[in-house]
Amino acid sequence: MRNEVDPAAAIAPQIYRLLRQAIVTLEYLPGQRLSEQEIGARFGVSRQPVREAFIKLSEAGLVRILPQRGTFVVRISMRDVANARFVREAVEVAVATTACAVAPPEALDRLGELIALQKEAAASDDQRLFLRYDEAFHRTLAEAVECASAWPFIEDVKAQMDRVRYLSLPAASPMSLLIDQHAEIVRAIACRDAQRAGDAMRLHLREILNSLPRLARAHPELFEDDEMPAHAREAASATFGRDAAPA
Amino acid sequence: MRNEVDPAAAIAPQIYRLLRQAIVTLEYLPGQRLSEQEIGARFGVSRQPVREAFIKLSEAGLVRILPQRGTFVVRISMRDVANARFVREAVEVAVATTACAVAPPEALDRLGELIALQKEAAASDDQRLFLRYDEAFHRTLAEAVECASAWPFIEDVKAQMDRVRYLSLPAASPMSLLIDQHAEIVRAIACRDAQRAGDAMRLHLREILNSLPRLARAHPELFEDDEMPAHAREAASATFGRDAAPA
DNA sequence: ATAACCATACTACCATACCAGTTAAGCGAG
DNA sequence: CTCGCTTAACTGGTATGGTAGTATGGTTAT
Repeated sequence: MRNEVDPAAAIAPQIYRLLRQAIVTLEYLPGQRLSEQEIGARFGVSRQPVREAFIKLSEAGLVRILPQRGTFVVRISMRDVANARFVREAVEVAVATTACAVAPPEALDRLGELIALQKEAAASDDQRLFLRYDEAFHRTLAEAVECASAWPFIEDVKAQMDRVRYLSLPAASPMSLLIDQHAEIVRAIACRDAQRAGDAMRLHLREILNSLPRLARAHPELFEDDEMPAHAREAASATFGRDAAPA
Repeated sequence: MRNEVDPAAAIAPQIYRLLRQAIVTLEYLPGQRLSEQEIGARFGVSRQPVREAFIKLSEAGLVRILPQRGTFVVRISMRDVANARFVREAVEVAVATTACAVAPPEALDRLGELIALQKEAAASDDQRLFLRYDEAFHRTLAEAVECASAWPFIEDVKAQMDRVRYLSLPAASPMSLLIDQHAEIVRAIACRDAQRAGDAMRLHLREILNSLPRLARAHPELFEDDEMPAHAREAASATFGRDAAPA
């Protein structure tokens, strides 16, 4: 987060980006207090744009603003992560199935390129780059069905999941598995097989359900003391069997 | 919009609510300029909370902020409405199908009550109340699958559709049709028939595709000069036949 | 008459000042 | 020593001031 802000551009969105990145990468840990004053001083800006960034972070569910008390990074809530995942699955499965009907061939080519780039990133073990291409893949797919204006919406929802994703990076991340899943999605769309494309996307986006309980047990200090809602348990057992995610 | 703000509570969210309502009900027309100064003076508050409300409105896609120029109510974009509808259909169909697996019986009772209230509103021809209960129905359903924390997202997406909905109110609004569709959704969930519940919700949320092109032709001054994306044309023809929404 | 220019009156954005409410430490009474 | 009150040092929310950039209308030069 050493990046400086560009005073020529709008400052508030830059602060938001930087803080979001810092929270998602666990540079700022749950429970940590974020001071408007301190953040503003660090970047050489006033409290006002920092405050606007805080508001956006709170809408994304990454911080909690307590008036006259402080702004704090929230603990990871399995409930919130599961709900965000639910929404994302709903939207992206719809994107995948719709892509079978309307996606132009050029879009499939671009998706193929992104998978190739992702393989390179995996080969050189560059996890940050890997995640960047992962995000680009999903965004490109959304654009392919002319849902570009819906992407910011997905991006907001993704914030909850990204922190978990980053937390799972140091572990043996099955990057090749995710790449295979991306490839399967593209193949299904190329075949114009809506059912298969939707199923592939659904399976892909349910991976996190497998690792989430294990991560929560491994890092209890980072997690809220709550449980996954019924729909998440339902989805997990339907996808990975009744005894999903053992320790 | 004569409601005064409560100075004891946070002002910015109140301003947002009031302005959003004014835009959705077409009290503020597309193209109209919103002045921080003027809005602030009208409600007896300073420019700062008004500015924060503007930012949220711009994120909801209801206004466009042009730095150093002004903030303007955007014209209704068929593309944006269709994309918002796409996202909402995806999420709420998933909610409906999931409800079949996890919704408790009490939730179904509450949904039934809301339908009864909606019938009363329709009988007394109170369209504002009708829309209130309509929103309550969908929110309650989301809560029934423990997706309460996902509702704010749906609410943001809904803003685009609400303006169209309000525009269609003066016309012969088939309130009874919408009530029947709600009832069918509840019946399907009560039967734990996920396929049927999803289909019912899908049909319900696609009604707007039928009226949108007609409204755009009837009120060209309110609409952006754009077209529905491919996924919306696909959905309309799949649901209402190839010649959907004639003049 | 027309086109270029400049002064003016806006705008949004950022910085600063002020306010009310919360917290916590320190002091004094029991 | 312990408990309770006071008070000072925070917080976020709001109000206000300053700055740079944009539209506009009148003026001047062509």
